[in-house]
Amino acid sequence: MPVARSERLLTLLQTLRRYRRPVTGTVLAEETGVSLRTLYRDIASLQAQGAMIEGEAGIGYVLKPGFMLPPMMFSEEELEALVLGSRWVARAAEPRLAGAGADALAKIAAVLPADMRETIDSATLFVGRKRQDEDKADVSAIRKAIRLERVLELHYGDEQGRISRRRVWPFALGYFEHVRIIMAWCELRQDFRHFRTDRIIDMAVHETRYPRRRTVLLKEWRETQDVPMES
Amino acid sequence: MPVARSERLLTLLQTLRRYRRPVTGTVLAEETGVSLRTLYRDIASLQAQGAMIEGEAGIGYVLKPGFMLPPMMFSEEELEALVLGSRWVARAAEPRLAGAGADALAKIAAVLPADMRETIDSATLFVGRKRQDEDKADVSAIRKAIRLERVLELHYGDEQGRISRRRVWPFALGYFEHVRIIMAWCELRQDFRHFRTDRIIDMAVHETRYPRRRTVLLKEWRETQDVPMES
DNA sequence: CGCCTGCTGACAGTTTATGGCAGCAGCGTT
DNA sequence: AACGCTGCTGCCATAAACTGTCAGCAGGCG
Repeated sequence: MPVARSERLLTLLQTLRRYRRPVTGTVLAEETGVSLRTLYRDIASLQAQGAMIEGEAGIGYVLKPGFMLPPMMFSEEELEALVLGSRWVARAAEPRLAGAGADALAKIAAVLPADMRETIDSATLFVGRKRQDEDKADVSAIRKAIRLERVLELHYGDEQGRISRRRVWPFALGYFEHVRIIMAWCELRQDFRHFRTDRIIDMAVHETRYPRRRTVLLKEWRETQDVPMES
Repeated sequence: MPVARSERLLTLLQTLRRYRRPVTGTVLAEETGVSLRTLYRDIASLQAQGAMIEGEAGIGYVLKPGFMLPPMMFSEEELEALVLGSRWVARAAEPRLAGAGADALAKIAAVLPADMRETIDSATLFVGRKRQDEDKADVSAIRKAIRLERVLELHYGDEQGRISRRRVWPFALGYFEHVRIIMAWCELRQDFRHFRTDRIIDMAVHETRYPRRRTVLLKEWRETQDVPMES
């Protein structure tokens, strides 16, 4: 069977993903159960197939930013869902992510059978107000701050036009109709507050990591809500 | 290089996708430039890897509903977009598609690095009214009707509670906040009309194909709109 | 019944993959 | 500068796989 080698390459890729720091070829060879010489050949194969693997003498191997998904079976329905979702992202998310959604869509479309591609093109509409890209704030940076549990300093104007500066602990980004909302713990008010991204005048991500876990904050916030929200 | 065989299998898959009707092994063997015996082995390989290929004696081979996407490179951002999109679908689309979105999400999550998986789990919320699954209508059937350009017979109650029966030519499905809307040409009014899926009392998809092209209807409808809508 | 087609087994020839060995080059530390 | 670690490449013999040809059986269709 030809499965042996392909599977090994996949394992290799996954192993490289697991490690964040450089890994030596020897380690990888052991993990995939193969000789060092063959490992070098495998790496070469993966690189030839487009994987962004960087090797440096004296250091080891690192998988660069791109991710290669292993071949996956998607049912027709799942594909439809992926396509619909990507189109929504392309329309509703902030410009950077929206662009990524469009790119992903293009990649998927490229491998779709012709008749399905046509369907995808035009059978669905997203009606309603378009995303406001008037956000002065960099929503991608906010996502990153959430992911890394960083303190966020906001220069914010509320609905009454009052301007304030505050330090908050962002733990989630919410999509509400056509606006995006940061869920956060506010140091000023000592309570949960939410902030529309389009009302942010200016912001800065601190290097400081806030002292609570993002997931815990989310859980506590959920308990303060009357209406249960789904993730 | 090990590319030879893998590439051939991919070609085989794509070829099978191209054909709608059963294809004989001989033809496939010629197209992939390989002997008949090897083709049988290739088919067996693909089946072993999960491809739903059906062969019937005296008929030929057909690729069943599942689609196998070739390996693809997604950037971190594109992955984020795919995940966000899938989560939106899982929440906002009709039950059947929503389930497919959740399934796709699970498949993607399975190959993601651990730290990214955690982020994906909980950093995004979809606030607002949840999808109404009170649709009596089968939205999947509506999608299919649009795709196949079938006449749809609606038993519909409008906002004033007036109930009507009409034959329409559906050409697009729109997402408007939390409701879904069918865009269609109404035979009764001889004009474009839209119908909320949650107001459909009953419906039937006719075997008849309506006499216009879906894409043309969409184009004409767009021209009647004051506000340009994006696809 | 005969034809077309899918499917499997066996065998030999060819190709490919693998591992061990040797050697060169780049990086960091001593 | 010297040393160790590591990536990288070439060569070669062996093992594994892939492939084509030939043969035969079984199932749909006319």
